[in-house]
Parts: sequence; C-alpha cells; structure tokens
Amino acid sequence: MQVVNHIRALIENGTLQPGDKIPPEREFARSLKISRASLRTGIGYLAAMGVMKIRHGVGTFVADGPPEFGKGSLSLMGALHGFQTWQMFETRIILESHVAALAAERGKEQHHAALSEEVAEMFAAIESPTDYLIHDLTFHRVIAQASANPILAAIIETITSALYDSRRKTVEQSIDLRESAEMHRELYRAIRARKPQEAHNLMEQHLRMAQTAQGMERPTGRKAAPAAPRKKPGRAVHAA
Amino acid sequence: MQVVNHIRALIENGTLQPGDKIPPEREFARSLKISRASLRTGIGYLAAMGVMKIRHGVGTFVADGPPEFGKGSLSLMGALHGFQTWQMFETRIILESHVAALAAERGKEQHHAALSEEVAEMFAAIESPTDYLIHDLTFHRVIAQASANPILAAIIETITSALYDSRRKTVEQSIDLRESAEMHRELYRAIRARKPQEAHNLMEQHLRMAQTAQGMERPTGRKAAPAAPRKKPGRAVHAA
DNA sequence: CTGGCCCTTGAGGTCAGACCACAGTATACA
DNA sequence: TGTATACTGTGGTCTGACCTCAAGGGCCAG
Repeated sequence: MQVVNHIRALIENGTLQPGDKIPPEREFARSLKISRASLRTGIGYLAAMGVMKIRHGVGTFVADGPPEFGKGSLSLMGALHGFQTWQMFETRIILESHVAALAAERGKEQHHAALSEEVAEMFAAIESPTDYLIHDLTFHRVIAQASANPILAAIIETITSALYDSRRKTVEQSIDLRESAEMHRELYRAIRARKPQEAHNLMEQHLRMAQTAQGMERPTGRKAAPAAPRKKPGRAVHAA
Repeated sequence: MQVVNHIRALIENGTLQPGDKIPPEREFARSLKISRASLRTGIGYLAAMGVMKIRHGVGTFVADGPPEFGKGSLSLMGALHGFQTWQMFETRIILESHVAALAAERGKEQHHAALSEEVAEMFAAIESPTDYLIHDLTFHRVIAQASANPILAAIIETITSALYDSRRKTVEQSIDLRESAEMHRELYRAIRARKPQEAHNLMEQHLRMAQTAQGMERPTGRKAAPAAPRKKPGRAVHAA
C-alpha cells in the first residue's frame, strides 16, 4: 500500500524519527490525496508491526520505546503453529547467553554502572517480589543494550514479554529471591570483568534454573508429553 | 479490537487452522455485527503480523507457510532504530549455528533425506547462481525445521529474508559456488552423523565466510556512532 | 484569588452504502 | 474446438457523517 511506502520513505530519509507525531488523519489524508479510510488502513498496518503507536484522542506517533516485534504476534503465532513454552525458553537461552557474552566484550562504563545499580536495587527489593521483578527485567534489558546489537535486544524483548504474558495467567509471586539476586551479581561481575565465556555460562545457568523452576523443560521423547507440567511447590519461581 | 480477539479465539480453539479461508468480508462483518470497515481494520492488523494472507479477488486465508514475523517489519524497524547489516549477520550466525547443532541432535530421517537432496541440487546448479540460491535457501530452511523449534525457524526466516532484500539491491553473486556447495555437504554430513558441535562450528564458519564475502563485517576499532541526534521537539511532520 | 466543574476543541474510532479492481469461471461466438 | 468476452465473487477505495475520548480553557462558586 502506498501509505506504508510513503511513511517508510519518510522514516528512511530521517524526516520522521522515533517519538514524532504524524499529522492528524484528516489533514494527512488530504495531503496524500487519499481517503482517510485508506490512510487508516496503512497506519493500522504500521501499528500492528509496532512501528507506530496510536493514542485515541491524542494523535499517532512513531514508536520510540525499545524496538519490539508486534506485541501479540508471538502468542498469536504460537496458537497458530503450536509454539511451546519450552521452545520460547530454548530460544531465549540461546539468545540471552550470547548477548551476555557480547555485553562482556562491548559493554561500556555506563552499562556497568546501570547493571550495578539494578543489582543493588534487587537486593534492596528482596522482600518485595513486585519491585524485584521490575529491576530484574531492567537488568536483562541493560545487558541487551550493552551487547550493541538492537536486533538481538528486540527479539529478546518480544520473547520475554510473551513469556511473562503466559506466566501472568498462572501462579504468582516468587520465593528465594536472594539466590536469584546472587546470580545476577555474579553475572554483573563477569560482564564488568570482561569475561565473555563466564558471562555466557552464568546466564545460561541462570535461565535454565528459571526454566526448571517453572517446570518448562522440553518434554523427553520417550515419555508421554506432560500436558500439565508438574510443578515444584515451594521452589523458586524467580523472575529471570 | 474485538475482531482480533474474535479471530484469535477461533484460532486458539482450533476452528480456524492454517490455510483455512475466512468468510467474505461482507458476510463476516454481518455475522460479527460490525461494519465492514472495522472488520477490514482488524484483518489488516492480523495480515501485518503475518497471521493472515489476503489475496485480492480471491479471499482471505490463515497463513500456512513457514511462520514469519511481519515481512517488512525488520527493514522498517531497521530504518527506525538504525539496524546495521552486520547486526543482522551477527544475529543470524548465533541463531543458525545453534539451530544446526539442534538439527544434529534432533533431525529425523526425512530431514536428512531432504538435506541430501538439496546438496545434490546445489552441485547440479553450480553454473546457475539463481537456481543455486533457491536450493541454498531451502537447505537452511530444512535445517531450521529439523531443529524442532519453530520459533527459531521463524526468526531466522525473517532475518534471512530481510538480508536478501538488502542484497538483491546490490551486486549479484560473486562467490565461488563450488566451495560453498562443499561446505553445505560437510554440514549435511555432520548433521546426519549427529555431531552437534561439529555442525555448530561448520555453520558458523560458513556464515562468517558469507559475511566476509559481502563485506559486511562489524566495523572495528572506531567508536560507535553517536546516538541519533535528537532534534526539534515533537512537532508534526507534514507530507511533502 | 483559588479551585473545581463543564464546555469546546481536536484527535482517533465507527458506520453505511456506493463504486472500483482483480481473479476465476462460465458462456457465447467464430 | 478454441478463444474471447461477460459474469460473479471477493478484496480495495471513497465519501461524509456521527461517536468517543483526552486535554485545555473558561466560567462560576467558594
């Protein structure tokens, strides 16, 4: 559709930047010499891809937050093609452990400082799972930024949010946050010390533990696939 | 939007399956008791996410091919957030080498047969870069399938297609196809022999070589480009 | 002077009905 | 028998009206 191409051109030549507001629909449609309905179709398309954000009563903006591939798309495609939770974990482990290694290679002072900050906040929030979770997420996000590869960061962002969506429906609240915080601290140290291999291993270990805690391992081929994965009561279901 | 949720429900309860055709817009809109315009908005949204395929004059279908995250989304987000080609390669190398290892662990007879077939076709098409390319793509796609992780496959599919889009604009094939075919054959053997580590290394080596051949390495030494210079605060941008 | 309520304004969201464009198939004509 | 044309079904676009939401400003009471 010509709308999409036009906006794409505006973005590519720098006329439109993240956070910018595009003209009101009626006006924009007039200037493009198309109907408002068509314009809306195109904008809806871009919004679905996460390129634009629409705020009813306010306006339409170019997305500015961390890049993310269409929000609901993963869960939708999951329903369509039968994505399993263990597959999401597997993908995440692969990506995040490499990202941790890259962060150890490329991380800058600012990232080290931010990571240190988040670790401290995690220890401080050890009694408050909700707060803890926020800093946990931020910690991982900073690592992704430090990897200097926004594509990896975007993919991880997408998978992580899908994972949390599916988890929010089930049990809530974690235990044993202290152990989790310790792992994050070790990870931070490995990154600051620029030890990629160590960071890689720690991250992998960390995520596998989180996966196990949630009973989301890959079902083994021999046994019948557990439709209702067993839980480990009382064990840490800490945020990863 | 209610349309999206409704269709999502249809997909999740199995009423709608890949390849299915949904009712004509007019009829469907009537049955959902909404206007056709709204229905179209919702369908457009799903189409943008790659969940549905629209064929003018024929009908609208649930996507059935290999899962893929919104087609143009990557290149669009690239323009938005400054994705670089070397970053795509880096991501691809990480994913594909792991996928190769997984394929070596989990691949079934049918995959081995398909891979063998494609290798043979590659050797046969060594004089025809165009044909060669097709089998090259298929070879990688089969490996992704053999990994038994459709999420990884979908991500790779998305990145690969974006990579080829950007390459199609430039020069055409100047690589030594015979050497490339040899590498694919070795890779195939490693997978069939169930040697994950070897498959991993071969794939990594193969892709790095491809990257080098296209001169898409990560720029070295120099400081990263300064963050996109922010400019005039949120003013509307009018079309030209 | 101050604070809360309400109205105006401007933005996106929806609707209805007509008409256009494309693809595939049936049919009529040479 | 073969080809060209017309028909039918389906998505694509247009018009213009009305609804809903968010924000700001002005008015009135305290």
